[in-house]
Amino acid sequence: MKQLTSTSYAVLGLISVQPYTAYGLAQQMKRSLRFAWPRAERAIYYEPKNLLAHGLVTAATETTYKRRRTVYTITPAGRRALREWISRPSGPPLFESEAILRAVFAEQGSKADLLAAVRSLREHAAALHDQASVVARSYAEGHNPFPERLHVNALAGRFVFDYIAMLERWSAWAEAEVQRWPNTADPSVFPEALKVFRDFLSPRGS
Amino acid sequence: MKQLTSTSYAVLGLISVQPYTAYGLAQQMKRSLRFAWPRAERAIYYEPKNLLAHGLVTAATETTYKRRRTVYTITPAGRRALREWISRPSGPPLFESEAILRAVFAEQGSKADLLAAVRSLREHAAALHDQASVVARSYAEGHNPFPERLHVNALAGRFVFDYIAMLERWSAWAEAEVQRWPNTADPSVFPEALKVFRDFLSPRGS
DNA sequence: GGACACATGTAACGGGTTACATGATTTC
DNA sequence: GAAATCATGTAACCCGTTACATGTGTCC
Repeated sequence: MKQLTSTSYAVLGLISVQPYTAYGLAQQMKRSLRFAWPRAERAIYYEPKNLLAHGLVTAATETTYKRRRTVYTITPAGRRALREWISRPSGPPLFESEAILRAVFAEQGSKADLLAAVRSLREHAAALHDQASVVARSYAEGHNPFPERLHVNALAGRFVFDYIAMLERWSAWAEAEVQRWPNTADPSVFPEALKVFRDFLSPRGS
Repeated sequence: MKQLTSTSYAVLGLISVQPYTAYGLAQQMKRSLRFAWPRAERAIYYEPKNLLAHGLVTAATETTYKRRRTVYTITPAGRRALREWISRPSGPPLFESEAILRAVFAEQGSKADLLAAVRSLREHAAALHDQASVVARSYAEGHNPFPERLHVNALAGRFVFDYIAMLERWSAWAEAEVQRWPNTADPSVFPEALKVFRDFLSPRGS
């Protein structure tokens, strides 16, 4: 019986909406929660068992269709625990990117290397866009299995969409910018550099 | 002698710019690299020793001012290794946020809980803003110890600034939005919800 | 004389990842 | 009959974190 982590509560949150099998939980984490709480599929399978040990869910092994499937359902204690977790203070957001890290030291590599790093981020952003589009389309078309959750999904959804748009905007800009550079070693390739810092200190627009 | 990680190369990148002590490396990671590659201070201290074991840096123990300090300098093999790492493909960007995770399940908690989560993100964004401002100001005021790196710092810097601005924009919007909600359980508090998904699918502006 | 910056070190562990394996059922 | 989906399980391990300890030099 291990300690409960944020991942445990993410899974418990899903089960609070409806009963799930471990497989269903893994799918759902992959489909939607991965944008704000990405975890390897394997990690999800540990959680329902641990929730069970804590008494926050019950397990029912059905054998319908000749295939055994264990369905987890939230208990009253589970709802209380979830509520208590929601009221706890949240840790800081986490962001990291190997592509940006490479960009920081780009003057040690070739222009092709830098372009590859930027394009990699652009492609990862495009992949996120595609995955989010699938979810967004199902909502936009009215295929919403949980209409009572539309408002919170839209609230968090807007964050995800803004995040993805930011990745796309920067990487498109950076790719065009670097394409104009003859090399990575000469700082004069980017005469507008100082403006980047000034703009952050006194932003216009928005 | 452990394997080299992206964190190792981040540290090696810093040493490629100028020789550093372990303490100096930890400061620099905290000051600038933390935005794209956040690591606990303690983790930084392991890296130079490992780089030394790999022959990518040399260590010189000075005892100036009666205080012993070990200064690490990059070797030719270190420069080659760094260059090789820069040319490798980059992994996907990583984002996670407990606050957003709580927002997803907000209907299980109170309005105060949701507001607290949103505000927490807003405060973390403000803290990032402050830290980035210190760096941006030093550039804008011309205190740049490495003018030959201005272009790459501006390129990556713009990403960081965009990221922080995105966090601030969303959390300010979400706070104002949720403040209007009488509770978290009723989806009709947010009649514009569907528009969020439609806007992502067919964005206007930008 | 106390606080703070400088400069490391040790210990424990834990959350999560990758890699791999298995088998049954449904679909083309 | 093959491929994809459904539905788990085992093993190894590693990167990184938290917590704590220690001492010197500088500044007010």
